[in-house]
Amino acid sequence: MEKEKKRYHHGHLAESLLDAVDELASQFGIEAVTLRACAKRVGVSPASAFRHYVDKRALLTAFATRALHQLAEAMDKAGRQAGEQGADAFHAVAMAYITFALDKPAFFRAMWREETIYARDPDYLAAAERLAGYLSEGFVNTIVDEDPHDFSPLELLAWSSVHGLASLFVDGPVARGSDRLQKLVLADHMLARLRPALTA
Amino acid sequence: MEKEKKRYHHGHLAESLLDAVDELASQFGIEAVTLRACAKRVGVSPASAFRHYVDKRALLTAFATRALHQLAEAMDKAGRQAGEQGADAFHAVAMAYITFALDKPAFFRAMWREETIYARDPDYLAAAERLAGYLSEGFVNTIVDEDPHDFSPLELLAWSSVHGLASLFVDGPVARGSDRLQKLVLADHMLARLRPALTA
DNA sequence: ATTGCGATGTGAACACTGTTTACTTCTAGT
DNA sequence: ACTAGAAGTAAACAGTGTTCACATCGCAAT
Repeated sequence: MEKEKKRYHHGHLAESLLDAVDELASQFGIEAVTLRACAKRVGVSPASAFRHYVDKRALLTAFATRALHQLAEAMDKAGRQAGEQGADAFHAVAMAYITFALDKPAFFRAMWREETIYARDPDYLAAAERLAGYLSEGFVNTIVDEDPHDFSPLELLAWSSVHGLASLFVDGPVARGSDRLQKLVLADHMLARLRPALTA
Repeated sequence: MEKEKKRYHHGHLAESLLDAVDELASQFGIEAVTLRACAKRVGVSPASAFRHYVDKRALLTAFATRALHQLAEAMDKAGRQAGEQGADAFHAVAMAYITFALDKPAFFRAMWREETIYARDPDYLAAAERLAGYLSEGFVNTIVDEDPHDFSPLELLAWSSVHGLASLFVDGPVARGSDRLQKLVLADHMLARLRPALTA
């Protein structure tokens, strides 16, 4: 709520640019996120962005990383909540994953576009691994935790089906006519079918 | 092998442009596919593309559709082959899906980028549905085939896990260091874990 | 307080993109 | 042989990411 006077130095430009990407992506999709539009939104010249990000791609990488952490946060919360209530933790985490994809499709897309981000960026990689961790958390009892880079077939099945459904909802021909709730119900049913495979 | 003299009218420009997209995407990724580069590769002026496609997006849609059909072809072949040999049809079809994604990552990406194609295009939609058909073909006995627009939870589980793994391979942090064969083995193991859920 | 320096923001330019326009060239059907 | 229209072109336009010389500021050392 602070009324910021326009001063020559912005102060938090790096962060503010991420916010701009956030807003533009939410409203108009990732494809509409342009460096110049972000700069204008922040009230700054286009060139200034390059003082904080070497590239447009670097900016998008930072944004993807941030989105990964938001998703991880949601999954963590859902997992803990389920744990406290004695509910199915994996189910909760998976639903959080899918819900995020449905509510923030542009973010979900941005996270996984290797060609538009620097996928080798350490921060990005760390965030992605954190994510994978939360997903396998659901059946941590049945699985021996190995090298986090190595996914067991069961972990892979869990992540793949959840990620796959989210992807098909966001960028595929599945349930295109259905609304949010219907899709969530569909997800719930799919997870129910997955369950026996996870506990076998 | 025909030595084509340069004539004013190209003759098969629409198709040739698709070939150009194919080559550019294969070599440099989807992000590098530019209308002008395609035109130059075909030996034609940039503007000529607009006689055949209303948009760059329309061109990419046509390309995505073509890629979908290529994948469908591979799946069909794999499925029939497995059927003849009494092998597991679903496994064969699923492996074909994943193999395609591994071998033609740029194509796989192009197929599912709703923001860069016209996802409502009837040809595109038809191709996508054909695909879904082949995937559920594997356990067609256990499932009552309903409205093709409606996916049963079991079909969804099947497609999601296969599509999800392919996506994670292509655009995710899974098995990044591994080579093609290792990934295929990983896929095989995952499918083995999925099996009980499909036959339950 | 003044200075000066490094960090941060700017304006103008560059090459490149998709797209439109008025125009040319050729093909196909009479 | 003629011609309507399909197919290709050159030149221009606005918009993109990016660079570079320059302007402005915050801050630490004097």
